[in-house]
Amino acid sequence: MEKEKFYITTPIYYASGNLHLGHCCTSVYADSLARWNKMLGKDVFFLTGSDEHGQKVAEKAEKAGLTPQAYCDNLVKNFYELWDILNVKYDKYIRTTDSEHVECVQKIFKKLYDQGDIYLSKYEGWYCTPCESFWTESQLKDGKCPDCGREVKKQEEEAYFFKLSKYGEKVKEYILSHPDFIKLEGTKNEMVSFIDQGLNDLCVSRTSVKWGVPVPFDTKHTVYVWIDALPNYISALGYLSEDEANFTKYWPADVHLMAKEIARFHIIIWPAILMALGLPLPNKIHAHGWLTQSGVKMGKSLGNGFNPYVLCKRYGVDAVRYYLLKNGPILGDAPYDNESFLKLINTELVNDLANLLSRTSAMLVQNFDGELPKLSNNVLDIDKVLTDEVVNLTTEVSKHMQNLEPNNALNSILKVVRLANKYIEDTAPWTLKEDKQRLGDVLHNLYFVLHSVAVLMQAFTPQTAQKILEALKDTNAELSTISNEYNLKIFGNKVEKTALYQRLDIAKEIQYLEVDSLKETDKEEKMEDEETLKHKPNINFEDFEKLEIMVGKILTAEKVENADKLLKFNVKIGAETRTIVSGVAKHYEPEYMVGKNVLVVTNLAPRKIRGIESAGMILYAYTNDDKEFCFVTPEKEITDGALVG
RNA sequence: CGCGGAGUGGAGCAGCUGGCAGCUCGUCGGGCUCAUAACCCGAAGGUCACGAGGUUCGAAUCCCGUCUCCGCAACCA
Repeated sequence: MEKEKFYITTPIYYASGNLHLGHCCTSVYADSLARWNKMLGKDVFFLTGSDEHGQKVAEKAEKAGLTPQAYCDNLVKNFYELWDILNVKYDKYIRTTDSEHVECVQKIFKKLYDQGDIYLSKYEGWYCTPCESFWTESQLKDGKCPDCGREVKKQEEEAYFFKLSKYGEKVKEYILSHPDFIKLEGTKNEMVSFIDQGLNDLCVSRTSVKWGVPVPFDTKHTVYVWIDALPNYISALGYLSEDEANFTKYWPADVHLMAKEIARFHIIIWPAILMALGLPLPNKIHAHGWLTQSGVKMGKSLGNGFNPYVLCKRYGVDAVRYYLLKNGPILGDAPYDNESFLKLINTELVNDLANLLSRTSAMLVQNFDGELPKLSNNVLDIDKVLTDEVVNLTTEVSKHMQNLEPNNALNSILKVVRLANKYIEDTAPWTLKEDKQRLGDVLHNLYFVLHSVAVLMQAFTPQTAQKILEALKDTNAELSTISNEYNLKIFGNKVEKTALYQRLDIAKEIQYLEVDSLKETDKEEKMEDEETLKHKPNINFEDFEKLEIMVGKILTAEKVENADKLLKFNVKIGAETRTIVSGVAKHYEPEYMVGKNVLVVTNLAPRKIRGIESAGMILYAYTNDDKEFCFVTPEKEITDGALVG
């Protein structure tokens, strides 16, 4: 009989920088599902990879003085390394720069073009000549190029478009008629309402971006991300290649796993492409939440992504895996902080699990010289309650994993671990020194709990599971061993007293993570930051002289209606008083600003903002991530109207 | 009237196909000594954002209204 297949994917991560703890969530999550389904005996195919094309990658490469390909090759090594450290065991790693992928993309593009789902048209945007870049209206910064700050002009670019509009309704129908397609109700609603707003055709090529897959029949174009990145899920299986065996076998995917910011691409665009190709849609798409820090998405750009390397190195891979799977954003967002991470490891992994192994193995060594005694047939109710829970655990875990909920699976496992600790309390083995048979039974049952827990935990924390099995001298780790029959059969294994994990000193570790470790990691981060620190082109003195900056005193400050970020000021500058609007409401209460001396650019052309004419600009200092922000004020009291230069 | 998500004991979350409000951490009290100051038991603590709103025998759970918070969008000289 043919084995049931299980095809699961993570997104292909963008190769423009190193990965952070958020990426680890998705990959470890997918890995646990892959491992579990393997344990169930399924023929599993687990795909991950990297998205390596596009403008951003090309820019990064240039800055690093490398060709884009070399840049990607280097970076992807880090990706491999991270997954290796985290024990993420994928079956295939796809790179969008792989020749098989490139060919597949070209064939797909051609096919869609030939059948009329891709057509040539014009794409209108803002063009920055020096940067050779197109920007959309919303990307522009102050109406200028967000990269170099120079003027942009409206320009048309020839581009290919995918007829997304043609498939919107069909995708919607599919979503509505397949309740299991999207795991979260909220995501589903959002997608449907997005479709209801009406879909535009999708621009799927660029002439301005050189680093990409050339459009096969029109090579001045490169294929834009949608048709390049998304089809990785089928190109990796050999779709449209000479060997489609994997494709036939594994497609459609059983689970596409990702974080919620790319839900729309996977739930609307990707199905539309598949429909156009006449292919079946994936069975399930799950867009999980974000790992957040006080409500902010964790990410490289915010500089707050906790370094997975540091965490793994100091606390072990499984501590990180355990945390991500148990407390991670499996459904909605989940907050991360070091203290809760350390606490979780201490209470569940150390106090509950490791300690259970420790006390059980210690008693086996003390009373039976470490040799697991045979189970007698004198089964008490209290034994049965425990072993029933254990035997039932496989079903529980299975149910949760079917629902893509490793957090709940771990919860069920932990419950049994706690029950076992209670079992020790209730049976009080230390009072049974005289009754060797009863003592033997109790310890045997505890051994069975540990065995079963270790077997199940292979899907979540493989190293820990392995260590427990080794400590138990237990070689059979099949799921089927979690049964009363197996419990009866095992004996004689020579157990050693084992300490799985050491307790963490939480205060000390927080100190380490939040102070000491930063010294080490900051080096890299800083280099990265310096690399991205952009200076504007030099100006000469005459340019500078054009500026007029003066000291002003804020007389009044108030919020601007219908604008979250704007404050309106009346600023006294010498004899005159001006109205100036600034986007600083997030940073300052209006009352606080009143009476402050500030620096004002006074010869800036007035501009209307939200209907208010703003005559000048107040100067502020801020970091890139906007985390630090202040206004600039003279070092001591000085008469307003004073010149700055 | 932009789109969407969320408001549940000190913290973090679950429950939301309606039926005595649950989990982990924390706090307080007790027990045990096999174990990594770990483990076990008990207690305190919530009018489930608000509306003496609607439906119902019964609502955290469904409906209506209000407020607040968070993303995205807009604004940010």
